[in-house]
Amino acid sequence: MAGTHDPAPGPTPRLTHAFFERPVLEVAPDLLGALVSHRGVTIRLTEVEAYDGRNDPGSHAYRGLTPRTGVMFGPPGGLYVYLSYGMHWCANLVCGSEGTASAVLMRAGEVVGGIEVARERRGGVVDRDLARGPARLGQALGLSREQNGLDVTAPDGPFEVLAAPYPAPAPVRSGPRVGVSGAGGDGLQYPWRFWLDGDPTVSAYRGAKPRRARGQR
DNA sequence: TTGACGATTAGCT
DNA sequence: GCTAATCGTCAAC
Repeated sequence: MAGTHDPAPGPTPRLTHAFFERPVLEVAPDLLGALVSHRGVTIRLTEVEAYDGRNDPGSHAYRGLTPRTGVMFGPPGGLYVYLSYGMHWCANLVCGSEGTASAVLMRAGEVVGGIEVARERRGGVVDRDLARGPARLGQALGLSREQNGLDVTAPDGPFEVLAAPYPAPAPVRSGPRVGVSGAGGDGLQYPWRFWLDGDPTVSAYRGAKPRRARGQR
């Protein structure tokens, strides 16, 4: 296939505790182009979303500390994995100082390593769709509840996050988040989604779901 | 204990 | 474009 993005010429360093300890709005755009690697698959991030714990109605941590959100309140560099809609595993990287409960959702990326493993996990979809969308990305990486709470800055940890091997080839853009109730519906706007402009693996924008009440009709 | 909902995706009209 | 699938989490009773 056309190699629009050649692999890094050499190894890149694993991102550190200090990297993730900064404010989430600084960390999120810096994660674009970074490489995440787990169980034989490496993905270059092309789209992320920031969530600001307590101040953010769209965040799982908005209502405070619960058994599920405990990882978000922990130290930066933690991996917060949650189940969406009862069937999809999605992953966040905890940011900011401990207790802030802010995190960056990894929304989409391009598989740059272990593509055959990713194809097997994703069931033969076209390569562009291997990690286009948060749940697809999680599936391509082979994530599940077991990875919740991992420290991605641990030198020998199973989940790696490596610095971008080269400057982003496309400009970083930002805009409203996807599918978050409250981000638009009630007038609140958070331009906290970041992506690489024009990248084919970036998911299509959709506003918050206007679902009508179920069990009614 | 119960009921409602969700940071989604796939499939059908 | 619209809806079902599917189950963990959380708030309320």
